[in-house]
Amino acid sequence: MKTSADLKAEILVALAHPNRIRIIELLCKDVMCNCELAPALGLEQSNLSRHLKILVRSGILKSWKDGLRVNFKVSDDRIFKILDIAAAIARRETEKKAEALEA
Amino acid sequence: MKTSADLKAEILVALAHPNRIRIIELLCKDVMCNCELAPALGLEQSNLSRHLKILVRSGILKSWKDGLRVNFKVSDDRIFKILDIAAAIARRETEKKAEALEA
DNA sequence: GAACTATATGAGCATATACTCATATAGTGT
DNA sequence: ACACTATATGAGTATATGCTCATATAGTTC
Repeated sequence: MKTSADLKAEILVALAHPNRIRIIELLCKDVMCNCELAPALGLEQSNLSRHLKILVRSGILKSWKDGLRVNFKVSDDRIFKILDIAAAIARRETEKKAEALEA
Repeated sequence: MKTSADLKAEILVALAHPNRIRIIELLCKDVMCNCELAPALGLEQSNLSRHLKILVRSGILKSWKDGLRVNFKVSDDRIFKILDIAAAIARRETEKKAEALEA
């Protein structure tokens, strides 16, 4: 039986990778397919395909076929809120370390 | 050079583990030390100590010594917002899978 | 200083993750 | 059917992570 912490962790594990974050940030404006994302991110096709699968399986992205292509979009805008908060905490931490070096 | 996605990922990687999420949720009410958290979570002392170190290093928790003990608290309440959003997305995903089984 | 309590860390192991190369599958257009 | 494009996946490898046991360190109390 999965606990509530397990379920939250599954979402966060899916989010917690630099390339997957970059994918999500590219998708903030547009719906895009694998073949558009790959060159934009400089990722190998098979690698990107696996990252996208992780994001779809967790529910972070939605996907649908359009002919040969598979399109992706972010399923819930609150994902961006998570990224914003993570950025804020990271920024605070970076500043704290910079101060520690000066002192 | 760390990119913005790298920095966000570091925070999210630190957050993305069931035991670390349980630690944070226990700390939502109280300041607690290692020796109080260990029995509450059923974790081995050395294991818990390492999880706490990851959370402090990332900036998610603050810690300070009090005699023999080290106390911990969550450094930024927005961490709980991240967990709430993750829970909401997980819940939606669980419901979607339940519907798929019925149909 | 000796005994005790709380925390940290080294070492070793098992498992998970990210990546690449090669190949398979699926859909399109001729 | 054939060639072409887009995506998915098997296999192998390197690295990272989480856990445990044992031990070290730090601070307290007598």
